Amino acid sequence: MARTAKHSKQELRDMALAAARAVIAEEGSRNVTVRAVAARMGYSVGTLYNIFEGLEELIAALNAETLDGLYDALSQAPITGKPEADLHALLDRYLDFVAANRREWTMMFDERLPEAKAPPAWYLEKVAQVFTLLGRMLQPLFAPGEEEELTRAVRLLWIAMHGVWSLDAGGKLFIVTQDPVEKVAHEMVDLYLAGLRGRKE
Amino acid sequence: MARTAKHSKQELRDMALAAARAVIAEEGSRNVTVRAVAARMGYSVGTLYNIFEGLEELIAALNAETLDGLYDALSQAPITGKPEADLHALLDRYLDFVAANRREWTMMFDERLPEAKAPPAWYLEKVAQVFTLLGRMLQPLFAPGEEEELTRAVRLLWIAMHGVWSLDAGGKLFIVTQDPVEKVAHEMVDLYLAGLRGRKE
DNA sequence: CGGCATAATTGAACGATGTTCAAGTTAATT
DNA sequence: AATTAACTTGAACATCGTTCAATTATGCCG
Repeated sequence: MARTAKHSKQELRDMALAAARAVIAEEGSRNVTVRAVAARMGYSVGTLYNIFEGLEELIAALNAETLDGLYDALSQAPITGKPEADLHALLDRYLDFVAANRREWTMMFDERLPEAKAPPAWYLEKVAQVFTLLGRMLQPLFAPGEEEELTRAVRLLWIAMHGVWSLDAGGKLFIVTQDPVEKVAHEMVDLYLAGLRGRKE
Repeated sequence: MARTAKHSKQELRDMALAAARAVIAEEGSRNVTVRAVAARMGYSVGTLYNIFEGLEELIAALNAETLDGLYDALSQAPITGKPEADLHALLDRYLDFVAANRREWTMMFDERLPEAKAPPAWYLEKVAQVFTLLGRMLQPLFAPGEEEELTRAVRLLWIAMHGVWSLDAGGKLFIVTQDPVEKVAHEMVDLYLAGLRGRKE
């Protein structure tokens, strides 16, 4: 029990996140616990507190990686300049990613921890990255100089999509409709695009 | 320590819910704890478990009351036949209610407790109630015989608004935008209505 | 009127949780 | 070789939800 320094701080960080991910996969996100993560990475609870300020920060780091993963998945979507086609293609990637990382994605939104604190800057940047991606696709629908409206439109789309996903993740989408989440999401994009094209009148 | 039977089961239920509400108001929803509620109503933890199956059921009962309150607030909105005006007026009532019951409203969305179970019947009914309300407001936008599209439109609006609700309730809306929830919600309704009107072509 | 079954109520106990920190152990430096 | 500094530990603390044997008052029945 001592300073073996078997692993650097960075290694420990990675080990912890990997361990947390393993816990999520095998026991569910509900069991992502300081003790569970520590045990799985072969260290004690104290070491975890040496790396992270607390469980909250560990989960935040996990969410950061998840967000990076989403961005990687989305950024491979082609941009042809036709918003309809591009958005639907992007949506498919989003749906695939969320389906493949359902538990991790859920963690980003359940707050098992205290009250809302101000998110760190790097977190906001990652979100902004994704928004920029959306913005590039929607650009053809806006005239030069309408950047403000463009960003507002991007945010609304994101929020609306979050409504779809969040109902689905909570198993409550079927209360609203019998349609599968993919269909609902694409309908939402259609209605949204129709709104953008018709907004001038 | 005995069967004083000072209060009927119904009374105890009401006392518990009132106590829980007091805790929410004074200490925040995070402190709605079996012990805190029990202490505040002058009983022991055991008694609470005699009334409710557990904390989850207590919170569910609380949420039921909250949802009733929302419907009461919404159902007073007038229906003039102009969807734009009606929807925005309805939205204002919603926003007022949420502002006045922010902590209670938040509780409906954080599931601090186990996993998704089948939602109770009362929840489905109350959601359907709100759907009907929305449907009446949107009716002027649809020709007779388009009932199918009407209900689909209502669902999409509900889902999109849920995106706003759930992000705001989780304290995560400000990650997406700095605008207040009121502004975002109204913008969402505007875009949605533009989409409905523009879809006819 | 007395005894008894029953229901209501209690609070200690259990196994979790996140978090703290004194103590111990090793590596690096002097 | 001695000292310093960094690392690691795990027991301890205060919570949490939940359980349940024990205790007490009530209403009923003979």
